[in-house]
Formats: sequence, C-alpha cells, structure tokens
Amino acid sequence: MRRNEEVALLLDNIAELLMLKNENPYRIRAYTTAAQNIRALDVDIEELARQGRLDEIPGVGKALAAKIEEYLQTGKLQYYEELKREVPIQAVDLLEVPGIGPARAYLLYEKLGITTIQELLQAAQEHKLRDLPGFGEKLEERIAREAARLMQRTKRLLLGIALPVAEDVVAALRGIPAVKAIDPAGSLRRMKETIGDIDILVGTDDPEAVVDAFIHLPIVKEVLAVGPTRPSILTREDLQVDLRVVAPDEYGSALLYFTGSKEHNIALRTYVQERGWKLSEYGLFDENGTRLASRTEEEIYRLLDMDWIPPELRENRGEIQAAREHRLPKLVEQQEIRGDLHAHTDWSDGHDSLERMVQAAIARGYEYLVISDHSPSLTVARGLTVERLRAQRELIRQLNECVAPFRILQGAEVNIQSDGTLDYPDEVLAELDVVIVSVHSAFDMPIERMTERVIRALANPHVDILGHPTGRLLNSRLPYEIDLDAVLDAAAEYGVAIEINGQPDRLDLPDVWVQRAINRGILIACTSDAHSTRQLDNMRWSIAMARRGWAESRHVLNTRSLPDLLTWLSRQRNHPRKQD
DNA sequence: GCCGTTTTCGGCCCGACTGTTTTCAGTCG
Repeated sequence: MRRNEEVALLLDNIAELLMLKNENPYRIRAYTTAAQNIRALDVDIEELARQGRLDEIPGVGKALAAKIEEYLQTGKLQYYEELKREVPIQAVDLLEVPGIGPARAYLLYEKLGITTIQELLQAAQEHKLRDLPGFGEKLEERIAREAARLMQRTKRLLLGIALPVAEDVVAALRGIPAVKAIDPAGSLRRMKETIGDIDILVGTDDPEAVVDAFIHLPIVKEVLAVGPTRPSILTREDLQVDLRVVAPDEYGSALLYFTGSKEHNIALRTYVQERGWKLSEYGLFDENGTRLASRTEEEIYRLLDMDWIPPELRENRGEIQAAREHRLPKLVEQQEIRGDLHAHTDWSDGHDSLERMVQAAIARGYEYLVISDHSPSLTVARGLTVERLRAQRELIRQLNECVAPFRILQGAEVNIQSDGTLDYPDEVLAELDVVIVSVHSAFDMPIERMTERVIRALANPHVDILGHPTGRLLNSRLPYEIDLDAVLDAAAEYGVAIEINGQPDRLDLPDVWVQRAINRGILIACTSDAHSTRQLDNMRWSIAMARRGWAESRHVLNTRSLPDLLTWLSRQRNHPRKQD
C-alpha cells in the first residue's frame, strides 16, 4: 500500500501543473478526484495494477490507468516530465495568493515569467501588473498586499487552539435574543487537525443586532469588517474570526454549505443533480424550483433518502454512499471513554504530581488512568531509572488503596532505541500494567530501517500500545520516513493497539490511517498524553481524529470498562508473540 | 479525463463578488 499515496501525489501535481497551463477545468478535476479516490482506497494499488484492475477505481479510466501503470512500472511518467518542462512546478505557489487563480497565474508566467511569490511582489510594486489584460490598479494593489502577507506566512491554526476561541464566541453570542442558531462552520466543525479560518454561522432575523454584539465582544482587538452578512474581527490573540449571518429559515442549507468540505459539497450536489433537483446554500429545490427544505441539515439529508452525516465524515471518502445505504458508522463519543491510557507526572517531564493527575482523572469521571512516564534514555525528560520506576509502583499501589474502585495502572512510555530494542529489560516490562512504545530519537533514518526498528519493537510480547506512530509535529516537524502499512500489518498480527495522541500539535495517528488501522482489526488507544492535569482534556482532540477515521466505540480500547481492559491486557501477556 | 435507463458525446456543483468591463471572466468558498 506504500505507493498509493505516491501515485495520488503524482496526480495532484499533474493537476496543479494543468491548472497553470489553464487547461480544461474538468480535465483537471479528473486528476484530483482520481487522486482522492486512490487515497481512500483500501487495497494496494500495485496489486490492482498487477491484476489489470486499475480502471475499477472510481474516476480512473483508460487514460489514467495507463499513466498509473507506466509510473508504477518505471518509476517515471513521461507525460509528467514533459509537463514539468513546460511549466516550472514552483509556479504553483502563485495559486496560494488570494486573487490569483489558474488563469492569472498562467498569464503572469506567460507574459512576465513570474514563478515565485517574491517575483510577484516585486512586479506588483513596480506596477508591471496593471497593464496585463484583465488586471488593473486595484487588483495590482491587492496582489501586492496579499503577496507581502504570504511572504511572512502564518502557519495553519491548530484545531486545539482554534476551536476553544470559536466556542468562546459562540457561547457569548448564544445569549443574545436575536441569535436563533449558531455553530462553528468549515474545517473547524469537521474537526480537521488544522484550520484555515475560524468561520462561525449565525441564523437571525436581526443581523444588525448580532453584528453589533459580535464586534463589541470583549475578546475583540480590532474590527476588520462590519458588513451585515460577513463581519470579521481580530481577537486579542491575533486570530481572525469571520461571522456568516443568514436568515433562520436558510440556516440548515447554509450550515451544510459552509461546513463543506468542498469535495463533499460537490459530490452531494452531483448526487442531487442526478435526481433532477438542485442544492445550494439557500436550500434543496425540486425540478420546478420549489424549495423542499432549508431549515435544518437533517431534513435536507432526509429528503435525499440519506442519514444525517456527522461533519467529521464530510470529506468525500465514501460517506455519501454509506449514508444512502444507511450504513454510516456510529462514531465513538467522548462520554464513552472510560479512562486515559497515556499521562505523565512530575516523576518525569509532567508538571503535576501523580496524586493530582489521579484526582483530575477521577474528576473527569474516568474509571482508570494509566501513568506512563518516560524511560531512562530520554534524559531531557528525566526518564525513570528502574529503581525510580519501582518506587513509583509502590506509591501507585498505596494510592490505589485510597482511590478504589478507581484504578491507577502503572505504564511507561518506553523509548524504541534505534535498533528496535526497548529501553527497559523484559523483566521490568513484565512488571508494568501497560507498555507504550514510541520513537523519541534518531528520526533521520532510511525508511527500511525505521520500519524494521518499529516492527521489531512491536514484536516484543510485553508491548501493548504503539505511541504517536508517525512522529509528526504539526507546523514544525514532518513525520519520519516509515512504511506505516507494514507497521499496521505488524500491529494487527501481534495484537498491539495504536495510539491517537491527543496533543494538539501531534494528533498522531492521522485520521486516514485510523481508518486503515480499524479496517485491519487494530484497536485504537485514544490518549491525552497529558503533561498536566488540564491537558487530560486533550482527549477531546484524540477522539476527534478517531471519529474522522470512522471509528466506533468498539474500535477504541479505552471505551472498555476496567475489567474488560484488564482482560485485554492479560490476554496479551498470555499469548506470546513470535520474537525475532 | 471520466462517465452514461434520458447520453459513447456533451455534459461535468452553485451562487456571489470583484474589478474590469459595455456584458463578463476570474476567483472564492
């Protein structure tokens, strides 16, 4: 399965180059939809190619099948190489500038040879743009402004940062009588790991009152726009929040539209169109233009004979088909979580004492908490020596007598050394209730070695959970090179659970891989990786990723009661796995 | 470039806004 993503990326790159060539937009879409469908594929594309079944992939016809086959066999695609010679690939950056789409990017490259945002800014400042056909003074000014802003690019907002801000705004406005309905929209409502803009939708008959309240909220540092339908503010933390104001009887169709994703909307509208109907942000209309529904999302989906689709699934990864066939997953919910499987204390690099972490877990209604401090080789985190680990075990034993029926389990987040061995000897691992293993060093390794390293660690019979499997840090560190498909195969074989780490800048395992993991029968461990009592609330982000990965309660290890969890943990020990 | 019980050709999501335009192309969400 390793090459599925590679092929999808190739098709996406071709689509971008075609955009720059100002190609037929439908031809371009053919490439992007094919790429998307390949990403959603649950089978190995090389296997399909071998069986001559590539054209069974939705959106892949004769032409694309031939191209994919050529690429898989030779590692190259002649057509792509030629395209790259015609259009410099870095010019796709121009498409990021608001106000510049395919046509203008193409024109800029053709007429002025511009391929970078730097060059674009310079040309705009030298007033070279205003004389191009279709350009003018105002557009030139806007491009200069946007290009300058992009040069000092702000990173994408983390879900864990953006959503609390949006929820503050929603809570503040919900108290206003004129507000009939209000929700975060866009990627925020879909709980994507990172967010572009904070968009909030309001249904009201009195836009002026809502806008007035909005721009006078205490969090407002600056008012950017005051229009009646789309006011916009900057918060004290310098986050932009846009409000979308619509009439209450159009709220459902507007919410559906503003929630997206774009791909979901397109697919949904295509399906609506096949029925001879029409769907827009103003409602669902029949062939005569009569409005059939618009007040709520539920009635719109219902009239289409579909189940209501949770926003986390609206990515056009098969959810429309599933909703039509009434086989959407019943997504896992926060209330179903019985305990946290990964938390640190001040014994290693946590901020709070073990006692306080336990109290905080109890306060959250949990039945159990796994204390999983670091192992010795992670010296920066004051990893526990075997002696300190045993001392901690004794403390946990004593505490357990006071907090019963709540249960503290002793775990450890054990480093996977660069050769795949673990940072405690087996007899020490055997004393622990839960063993999480993760990579914290030697990230820069060839993919084959990294893959072997992690798989070797999973083969250890004491291992229960693989922690943050890709090692990525959003906005700062790329995932390490690893064949995750092979790792998941090993996890499935050895019966190891996979973590979704809820730290807002990790969210690791990523959503698409969650789906692949559960399809292999692997259990998911939703964890907070808390380093303080407050961070136990990171559980929410972990669950969000699980939901985006189509996970139900039965797929998540810590929806199990304490006895069931203990059973699972002991069954692990009683079934020795093969050792290498 | 894909796709098909309205089609193997002629479609391909929808509506609004902006700025450049005498009727619309390009972009955006």
